[in-house]
Amino acid sequence: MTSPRRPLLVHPSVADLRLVAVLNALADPTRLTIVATLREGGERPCGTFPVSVAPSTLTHHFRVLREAGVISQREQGKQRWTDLRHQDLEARFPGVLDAVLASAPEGLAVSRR
Amino acid sequence: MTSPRRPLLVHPSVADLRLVAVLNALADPTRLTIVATLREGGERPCGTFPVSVAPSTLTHHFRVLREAGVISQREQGKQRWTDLRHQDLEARFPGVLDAVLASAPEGLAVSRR
DNA sequence: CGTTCCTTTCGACGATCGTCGTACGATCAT
DNA sequence: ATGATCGTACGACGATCGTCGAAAGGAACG
Repeated sequence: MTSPRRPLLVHPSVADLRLVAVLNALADPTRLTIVATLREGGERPCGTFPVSVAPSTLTHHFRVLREAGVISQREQGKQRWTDLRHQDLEARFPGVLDAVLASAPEGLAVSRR
Repeated sequence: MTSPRRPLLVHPSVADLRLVAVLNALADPTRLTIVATLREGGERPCGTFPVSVAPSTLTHHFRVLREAGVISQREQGKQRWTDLRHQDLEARFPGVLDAVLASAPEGLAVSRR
């Protein structure tokens, strides 16, 4: 039997994506910054996002985004790589992500709330 | 001096619209139903929306939408007419509202949470 | 006038949210 | 093995949210 040492990262399938959950995931400055950063630079480790919150808070935001189907995460060695599920979102909610990110202000990054 | 009998309905100007506030306003089944109904049928009185919540709850949702700049409201006689600020939203966040509403499920209306 | 209709305001309630510090785990380098 | 690094899990905290009922205020109409 396979017994994973680390908790498996569960991602919702495309059919299970819910619009309200996606909108809710995007309706936060920190999470919107994460998504905008991914849109520009592509996949990257968790610790490299230009946000100013505690690590545990960052983990919380990643979970919200992941369970909404906005991002995907994979383990590699010491770090966890995060990517945007752009294609899946586009298939389910065409144009939503692009429209939102096109309107996202640049200065979100270091926003302190 | 002008002393209005009823509280004036304050609507944010186009320049003051904030993306996060709009997304947050749309990230609720009841409010999304309100917006989708307005998109289809145009301006209508408060009491005519196909949602199943208490009147006071409905008032709360209208305030969230209004303060986010998603809807506008005007008094006329006994009732308050609500409309979508589609043009303003399009000017500030092009494509966002249309993309979201295009992906909004039809069955939202009577959703009971 | 009084009544009815439409909507709001005002608490109140449980639930969820965003935040953090601490502790833990897993990996890699020394 | 020891230590450093990266990220999570677990509470905990105040704040906000969505909901409701009760009460009240205008407006229209008898």
